[in-house]
Amino acid sequence: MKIDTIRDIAERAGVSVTTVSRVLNNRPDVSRATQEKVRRVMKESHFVGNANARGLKRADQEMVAVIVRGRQNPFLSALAEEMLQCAAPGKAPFALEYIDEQADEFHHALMLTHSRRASGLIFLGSRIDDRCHAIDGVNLPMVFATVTTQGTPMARASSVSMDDRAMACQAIEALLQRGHEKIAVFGGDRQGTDSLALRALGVEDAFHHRGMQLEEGRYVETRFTLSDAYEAALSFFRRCPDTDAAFCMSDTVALGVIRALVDLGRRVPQDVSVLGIDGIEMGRYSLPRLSTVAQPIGKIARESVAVLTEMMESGAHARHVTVPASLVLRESVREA
Amino acid sequence: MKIDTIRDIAERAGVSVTTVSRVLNNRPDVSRATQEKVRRVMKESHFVGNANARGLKRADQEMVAVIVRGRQNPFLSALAEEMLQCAAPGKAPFALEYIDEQADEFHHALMLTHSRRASGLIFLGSRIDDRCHAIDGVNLPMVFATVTTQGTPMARASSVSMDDRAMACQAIEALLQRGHEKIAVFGGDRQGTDSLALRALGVEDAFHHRGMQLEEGRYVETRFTLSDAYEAALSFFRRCPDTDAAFCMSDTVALGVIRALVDLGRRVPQDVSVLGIDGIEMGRYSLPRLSTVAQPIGKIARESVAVLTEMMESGAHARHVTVPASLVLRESVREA
DNA sequence: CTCCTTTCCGGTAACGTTATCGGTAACGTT
DNA sequence: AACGTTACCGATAACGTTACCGGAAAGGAG
Repeated sequence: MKIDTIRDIAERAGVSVTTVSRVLNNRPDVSRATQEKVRRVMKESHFVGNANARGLKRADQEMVAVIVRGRQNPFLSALAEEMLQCAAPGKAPFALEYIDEQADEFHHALMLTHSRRASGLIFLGSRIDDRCHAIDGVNLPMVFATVTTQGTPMARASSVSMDDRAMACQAIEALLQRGHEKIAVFGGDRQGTDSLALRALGVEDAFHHRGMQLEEGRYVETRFTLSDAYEAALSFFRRCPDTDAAFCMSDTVALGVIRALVDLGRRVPQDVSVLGIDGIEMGRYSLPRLSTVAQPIGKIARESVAVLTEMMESGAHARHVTVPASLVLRESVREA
Repeated sequence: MKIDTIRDIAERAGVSVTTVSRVLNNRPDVSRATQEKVRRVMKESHFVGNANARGLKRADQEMVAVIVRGRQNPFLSALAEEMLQCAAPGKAPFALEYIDEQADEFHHALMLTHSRRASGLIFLGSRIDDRCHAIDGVNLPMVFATVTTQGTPMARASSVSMDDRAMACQAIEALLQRGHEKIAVFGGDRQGTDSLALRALGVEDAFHHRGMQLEEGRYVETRFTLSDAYEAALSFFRRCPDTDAAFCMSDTVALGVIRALVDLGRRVPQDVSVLGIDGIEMGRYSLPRLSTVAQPIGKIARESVAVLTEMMESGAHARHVTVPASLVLRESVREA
């Protein structure tokens, strides 16, 4: 099946290809009459321009790619959507790309966006590891959201993030303040310098302030999925039944932990308090309603786009922005 | 900032552009030595080909687009991911595109995929309305998943779906069988011929079989979000407190309804049973665990890709496939 | 009437890649 | 020695679009 080109349209409308192109791009220098004629022919022929050809010719089309690390992560999905809202009407269109959290798709996705000649890149995901070092040699304005690149080999890229360390510290302090002492932490790999590692440091800060320390056995590593968190919590709480609070480095994990606790016959929050991070919508409707350290999704999105635009337009250097998070206490943490 | 082209690489490696292109596409007719030389230069220069130029030249690249209607829909997200898994290693790459459920983005997304010269399209979403009629004139192999196009103006497109009418009927029968009589239904617009309308018919079927009828006031229209479902349920159950069961046409809605019931002091399932549709992962970990009519995500994905492939390769006509769903009874529905 | 704008339109050369065709060298085969 | 075969490689023409330049026609100012 042959698809029409502007040449076909031009012929059918009795004008030149240039004119068709002009109409296609709503340029002013086409008379009312020709414009309507061309449009009519285009509509009749169900004409759709060739994005590849256009992209080849116009290098300045200002497309920015958003790579989301973690396919089923409601927090990142919500954030990604918020980013799309930031796309000003006449401005750069966004292309979304989801990659797996574990697999080595980052490099692949990066090459893809680069090969499409994107003029900017936003990365969403709390984890950065060696796989992300692939940005070397890709000279593109880049912003990492929800994780800082400060002090990493990737500092060439800007970043917009919370103060993860302070956030985690504040969270633990809230639990300590409510009389919890046997606190478990459900997080990820503590290696590296990403959000998860910083939060682990923040946890220690809080304990140190009180001259205490997180017991080693109470740090539980888990992937950030419901099923993994559930299983991890099940086996942990069987092992350490005296634990009376859990701080989870993601709301999804927190929800899995709550379910496991209930299955073990423990009540939340009467027996065990559970505190998450992210502020996903589900946390407002879960049983019990989830207490969490809410990240300001809108602000992160706007700030990321702003920083990227700045880099793209004025070639500015990388900046590292910190936005404030807020502790939201709901039902899953007991009263003081 | 200038980006290298194969011409630059060719010059630097002392070969012709043709040879570079050959290396880029792993063609056999390049000597070991030249191949390595070119590859080395490409690596050193951090060369990335121009996808636009390639796409322009090669019309046969077999790219298929997946349009998902509903941005924050965990069921559709899971289904979309499953689709990507179906992408055979050497076969067509998939491009994902999320559109809003309400807004008129469908036409826009369709044009986008068409302009990129996709060779096939999969649409994910239970709702089809006038906005989708835009497929007229777009002569592309298409498959609608989770909704049937049989008997609609869009029957040119294939579809893979459950038997929505039977599903809903089975769901209501399960509730009736457990002694529920005052059943509320939380669904969407009953107009049209999409999944939601079919499910509404299925509900009536079940009542008719018993010589009963769904009371008009007990059909609650709501958008399929947690917040809307919550609000709708809150006001409905205040109005009809004698209702003892709710059938929700999406798990997300069911979760919102449960939260509303608890806030009204009703216990689930002791006072009110709640039954959903979809089979999202959250339903396995919620409190109480959600009973649901589970759709076979893997099967839908595989079947959709298979039908599309068939249409693309052999130019086959549209087919309408029905896959079986299964009732999963968990905690949110009381025992018989 | 001339000259100068303004408005509108068309011809042509790119953009970066791949397909096609053709050519050269090296090696067997008779 | 002549020929066919194989393995490599290069020049060139597309692909569909837009940028650039130039030109015709119409109107306004002097």
